[in-house]
Amino acid sequence: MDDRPAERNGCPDCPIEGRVRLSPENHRFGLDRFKTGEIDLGAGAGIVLEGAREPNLFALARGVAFRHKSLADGRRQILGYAFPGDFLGLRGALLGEMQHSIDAMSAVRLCVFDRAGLLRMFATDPGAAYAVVRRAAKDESILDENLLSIGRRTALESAAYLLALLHQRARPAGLAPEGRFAFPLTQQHVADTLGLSIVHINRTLKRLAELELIAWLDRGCVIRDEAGLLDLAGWTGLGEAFHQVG
Amino acid sequence: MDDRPAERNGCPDCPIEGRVRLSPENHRFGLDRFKTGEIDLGAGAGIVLEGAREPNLFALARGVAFRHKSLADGRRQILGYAFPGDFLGLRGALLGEMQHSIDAMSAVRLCVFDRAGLLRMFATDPGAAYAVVRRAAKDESILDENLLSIGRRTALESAAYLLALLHQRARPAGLAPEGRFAFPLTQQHVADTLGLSIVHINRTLKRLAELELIAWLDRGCVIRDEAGLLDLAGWTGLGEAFHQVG
DNA sequence: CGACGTGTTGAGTGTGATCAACATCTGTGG
DNA sequence: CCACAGATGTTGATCACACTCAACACGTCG
Repeated sequence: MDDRPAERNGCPDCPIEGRVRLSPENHRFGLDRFKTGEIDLGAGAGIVLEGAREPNLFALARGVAFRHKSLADGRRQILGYAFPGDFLGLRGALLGEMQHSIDAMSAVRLCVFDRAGLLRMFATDPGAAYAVVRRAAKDESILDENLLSIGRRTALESAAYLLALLHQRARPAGLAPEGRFAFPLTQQHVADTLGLSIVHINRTLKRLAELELIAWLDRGCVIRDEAGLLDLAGWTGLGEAFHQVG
Repeated sequence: MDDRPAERNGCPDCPIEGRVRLSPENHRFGLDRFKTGEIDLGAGAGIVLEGAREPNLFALARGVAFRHKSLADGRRQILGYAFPGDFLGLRGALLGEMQHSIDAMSAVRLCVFDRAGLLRMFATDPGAAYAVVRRAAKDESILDENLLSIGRRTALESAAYLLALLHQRARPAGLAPEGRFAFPLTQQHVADTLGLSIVHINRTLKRLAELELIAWLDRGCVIRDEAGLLDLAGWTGLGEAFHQVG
């Protein structure tokens, strides 16, 4: 397994390739062998719209995005967050239609793979396909914990869980220097993730700050005591395995 | 594509094969080529325990099961339900450890595939692997709607959503003759799925019954007006594509 | 028979929602 | 430079949806 990045088509230091181990051949040519394009978007931009026929699979190369869906009267639920190296819209590529929207939270760079490319990957590089599915399984394992949080944790426990989770995901990506989130997370985001009102979230975050577990700055959060948050939430964290390649 | 079931190793009328299109060769030999065993369990039996190292992938051949996880003090959250043809523990097989428990709700029959078999399937039958992943993606797409329900719908809307969902999943499997669920769903199940107390669920179900949308019998539910439930929940249902093969 | 699981109902409580007002800060246009 | 709108955050007052505690009815099963 030689590693001469100079020989690759492009995408040096790709965060996706850093998390998906490819076959030797694809490692040489890069995951971009299956890539059909690249997109840069500003903060707040919509990436995918609920209900759209979206045959593309995206990989988040830079920035933070979030998936969400809404009821007819506007009540919104945030389903999850994506960090560099995550895939977006795998389900859409597999099933043809997106059942949720995706928005860019910060400025983002997306790599685009079309549906045909995904099929080709399954046929020609089973190892890469397996790795992509494994990666997707990791991302989706968080959904279960979110469900537990919204359903059974109190507002305080739930907020503690979410902020600890975001910290654990942001830190390895370099997006939480000194505990400070490097992306504009608003209290509205937190409220829509936990299924609570923004007023109640404001008071809950204040309590977390009084407990010296976090601090809330303008459009951002500082994690002061992750262990304390985990303890309060009754959660063990993502675990070592989550961040390992493959 | 000949279909001579007599030539197959076993598993006639397998509900999994009915939903996953295999390559001609595997179609002939059956999905059981990758199968390592078969398990029959009674109602209420535990299938997988949270935290267990479970390298097996299961396919539910008969019956109904549910996934759940709990907080330290016993608060329980049901994450989802599995019907015949669904895969269970795909994430566990991919990642090595189960982060949730699975219990049999009725008597069930499980087909067992080990981790190695899954790997072999990726390598030797990309089409089957793609189909399995597609099938899993469909099952998991329900998680998003559950999250929206628990987070943003009122108790009445949420209960209407859940009962409509279960009906839409049970009916094609023949588990809802005349709208009557053929598996023992208790009000405790409903409460733990929606993150509500059992007392409140009891009153909510009573309201749904007064609206003539459902009726509640002993350990079971009768759907009287699915369209009314969907309308109340503000949900369009699973859609045709969900039940299609492939 | 008693124990247990399930379903039902009443009464009192509380977490979290709603309504409302205001403080900042940003960007925009006059 | 100011006026203004919009997004975000903050706080108080009131309300209600859902929780807790409690008791009881009914069935099954040992």
